[in-house]
Amino acid sequence: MTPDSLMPKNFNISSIKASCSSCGLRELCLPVGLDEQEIKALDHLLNQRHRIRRGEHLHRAGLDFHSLYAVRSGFFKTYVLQEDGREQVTGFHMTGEVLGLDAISTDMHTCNAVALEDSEVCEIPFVKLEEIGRTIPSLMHHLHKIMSREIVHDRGMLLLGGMKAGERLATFLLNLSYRFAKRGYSPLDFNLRMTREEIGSYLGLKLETVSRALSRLQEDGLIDVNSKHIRLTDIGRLRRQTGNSFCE
Amino acid sequence: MTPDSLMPKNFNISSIKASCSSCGLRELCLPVGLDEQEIKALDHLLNQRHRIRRGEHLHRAGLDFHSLYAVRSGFFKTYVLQEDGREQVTGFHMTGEVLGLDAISTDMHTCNAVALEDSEVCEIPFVKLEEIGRTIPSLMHHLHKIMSREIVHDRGMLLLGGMKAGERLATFLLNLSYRFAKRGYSPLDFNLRMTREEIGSYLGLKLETVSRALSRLQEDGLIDVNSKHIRLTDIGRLRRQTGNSFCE
DNA sequence: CGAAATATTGAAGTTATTCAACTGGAGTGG
DNA sequence: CCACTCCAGTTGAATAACTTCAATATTTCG
Repeated sequence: MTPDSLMPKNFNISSIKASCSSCGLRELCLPVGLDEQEIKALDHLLNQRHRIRRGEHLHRAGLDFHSLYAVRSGFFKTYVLQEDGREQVTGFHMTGEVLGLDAISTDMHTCNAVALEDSEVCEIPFVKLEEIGRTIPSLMHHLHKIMSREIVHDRGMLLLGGMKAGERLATFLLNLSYRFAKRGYSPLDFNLRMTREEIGSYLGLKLETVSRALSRLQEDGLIDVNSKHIRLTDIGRLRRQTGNSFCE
Repeated sequence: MTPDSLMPKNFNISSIKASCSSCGLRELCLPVGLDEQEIKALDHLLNQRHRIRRGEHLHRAGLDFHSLYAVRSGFFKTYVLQEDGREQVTGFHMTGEVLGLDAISTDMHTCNAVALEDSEVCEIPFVKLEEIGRTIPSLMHHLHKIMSREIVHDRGMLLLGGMKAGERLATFLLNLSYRFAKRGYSPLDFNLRMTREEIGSYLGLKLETVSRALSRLQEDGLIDVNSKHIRLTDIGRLRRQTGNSFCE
C-alpha cells in the first residue's frame, strides 16, 4: 500500500491511467476481437480514465474535438440546445458504448454529453487511435463497425416516425432491455436513469404523453411501472406492440 | 475508335472502369483533399462504375456487404420493409454521397437502395478501401469524416420529433436546398425526385399531411409548389419556420 | 391518348398536446 | 422528527394536430 504521505496532496482520483488489458468490458468496447498484444498496443493510446459525477458534462457542443470516450460505467445522455432554449435529447449511452463519434466530421462536438449517474469513461485520443489503427487493421475495422452500428441505430429511430406513443415507448423499453441484457443485467427488470421528459424529448413526445403511455402499457399488463423502476411482465406482447421493428 | 466488331456482343455499358482522377466530383466524394498520387492509388481500388436505371435496386436488405457505393450521378432512396409490408424510407441520397455505410456493422445490408432516377455509382470494395487506407492516412480519415457526417445527419433527424408538419417540411426542403447548392445547383429552385408519400414516410407524416403542409407553406408565401417543382420564394422566413435547427 | 399512379382537398375521427390540478418522494432546515 | 419546498410524475378536460376515408384533379408513362 502506498503510504498517504507519498501521494500528491490533491491526487485526482478522477483521472488515472486507463488500461484495456485489465478492463472487464473489452468484449463490449473498442478492443473486441483483439489479441493480447494488440490490446497492449491499444493501452498505450489510452491516456486516462475520468470520473464524471452525475450532472457533470463530458463534453459540450462547440468544443474542439480531441478524443472519443468509452463509457466504462454509468449512464449518459447526449442533447442539443435549440434556438428557443429547448433541449432535444439525441441519445442515451451506457457501459461499453462510445461517445463523440459525431464530432469527427467537423472536429467539433455537435452535442452535449452529461452523466445521468456517477460514471467513468476512458478517453481515447482520436489522432492516436487512427495512428495505431494503421498497424492494427482489426482495430481500425472495429472502429468502422462501431460507427456503422451507430448509423444503423440512429436510422432505426426513423421507424418511430410511423408509430403511436405506446409503440414508441414499447420500442424504447425493448431497446433498453436488449442493451441491459447484453451487459449481463436483467432484460426484464431495470431502472430508468432518465426522466419522463427526457424520454419524451428523445421519442418525440411530451412528458404527459409518455406518462400516459406507460400507464396504458401497465393497464394492459405488458409492463409494471414503479416510478423509475420497470418490469417487463409480458415481453412477447410488448414486442408485438411495436410491430416488431427495431428492438435490435 | 474501337470497331464495333471488336466489342463483345452485349457489351455492358453499365459497368466500366471507374476513375477518381478524371471525376468531376472528387471534391464532394471520398477523395476530398488527396493529392494526385493518392488519387491514383485510390483509382486502383475502384473496380467499376455501374449504371442503375430508375426503379432498379443498388442493393437490398439482407444481402452480403462487399462494397460501398459513391453516387456519381442521379438520386437514390433507401428504405426498409416492415413486418406489415409497409415501407419506411430511411434516406435520400444524391451525387457525391456514399451508400452502404450501415452495412459495415454486420457485413450485411440493412436497407434497400433504389434509384429514383437513372443514376451512376462507383463501386468501392470495402476490404480494399481499408487496405489502401492504411497507407493513405488522409483517405482513412476522410472515410471517418464521411461516416461521422452520416451520424450527425441521422441524429439531426431526431429534431423533427419536436416539430409540427410545416416545420418538418421546411426543414426537409432547406436540407435539400443546402445539398443542391453544394453541388452547384440552385438552392432556390429544384425538382423533388420523390413522391409525397416517400417524403411523408421519411418525415413521419402521412402523404395527405405532406400535401397540406406544402399547400400551407405556399399560401403563406414561403414557397412555390408546382407538383414536383419547388421554388423557395422566402428562404429567410422558411428558416425561421423551422426554429432554425438542422438545415445544415 | 388512356390507364394508372400521384396529388389535392374536405369532412370526420383519432391521437397527441396543452393547461391545470394534484400526488408523492427527496432534500432542507427549523 | 416534522413541516416545507421543489421537482417529477400522474391524471383530467379542452384544444390542436394529424390521420383516415372519400371524392376529385392532375401528372406520368406506356
